[in-house]
Amino acid sequence: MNKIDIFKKLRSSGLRPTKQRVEIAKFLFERDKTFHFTVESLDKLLSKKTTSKFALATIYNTVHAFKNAGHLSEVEVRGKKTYFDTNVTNHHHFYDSETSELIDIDENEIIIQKIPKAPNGKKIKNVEVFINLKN
Amino acid sequence: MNKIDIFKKLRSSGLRPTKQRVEIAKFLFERDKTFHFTVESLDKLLSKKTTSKFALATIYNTVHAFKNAGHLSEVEVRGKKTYFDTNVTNHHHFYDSETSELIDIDENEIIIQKIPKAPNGKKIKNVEVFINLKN
DNA sequence: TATTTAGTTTATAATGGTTCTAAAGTAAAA
DNA sequence: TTTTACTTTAGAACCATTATAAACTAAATA
Ligand SMILES: [Mn+2]
Ligand SMILES: [Mn+2]
Ligand SMILES: [Zn+2]
Ligand SMILES: [Zn+2]
Repeated sequence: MNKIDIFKKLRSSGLRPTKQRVEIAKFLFERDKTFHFTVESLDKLLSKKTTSKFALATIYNTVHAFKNAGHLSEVEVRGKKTYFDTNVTNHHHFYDSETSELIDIDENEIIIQKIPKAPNGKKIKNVEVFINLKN
Repeated sequence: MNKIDIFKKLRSSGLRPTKQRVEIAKFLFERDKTFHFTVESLDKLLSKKTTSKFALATIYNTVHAFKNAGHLSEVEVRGKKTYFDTNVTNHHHFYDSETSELIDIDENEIIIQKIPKAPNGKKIKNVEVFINLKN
């Protein structure tokens, strides 16, 4: 992902390309594999990688803008912190509670043969499979 | 579930049968269908149902003791509050985000045909399927 | 039953992730 | 340039949850 794409990510999220936001966006989106993170872990990694400083509020605001624009998704993990995901396709997760790490499972790696029908007037929006790991 | 069973729930959770705990236990376990709740919702329902008063800390402590004893389970729901469940079997859920309501799906109502193998030296502990509903 | 001991309830404080605020700073528009 | 709108930041506020410790109660002991 080149610089123009980073600017597009920002613009399409309603964000001006400021120094902090460009660095956050590059850190999140200039990578090949999925990146799962919490705001705390992202903050630590950014501090290590760059010389800039980031107020926590800036990271929260930027990450939420990306999420609202569909450039990040949120993963439900047991615990206090919110986990984000650079993979915004429908997919599933392994979760290793030893290391608190998420591992992607592509949608087509799981096939569900039988599923109940949605109650009363409701429809199924999406199906999430979460596989807890042990040693 | 009769009084003796309620006492067993308490004793097996390491709890003496005090007035507050007996009322909480009866409220949670003397029912036919699954009950999903947060500490806040439980507190409100208890206040309506009984004349006793409950400190929030008592509800938290009692619910956690039941959970640690395996008499309640915790359900992962997007949001800030922790959801508990009187159904402690392996099962799945529908989630209606309109009403913030959980609906049980029995384990055998979902059949998974294909599942990836666990990474490196890990094993699968359990598989949770979460079906989000829409109108 | 009276006394002692261990556990419990409660109000309130502390904690921690997240969100809000408003002042100082910066990008874009005019 | 000058003006305007948006952004960053430190710190306060928020809120679910957990910790604290004093008053209370159940259970054990005598
Ligand atoms: Mn969570
Ligand atoms: Mn949750
Ligand atoms: Zn993922
Ligand atoms: Zn359930």
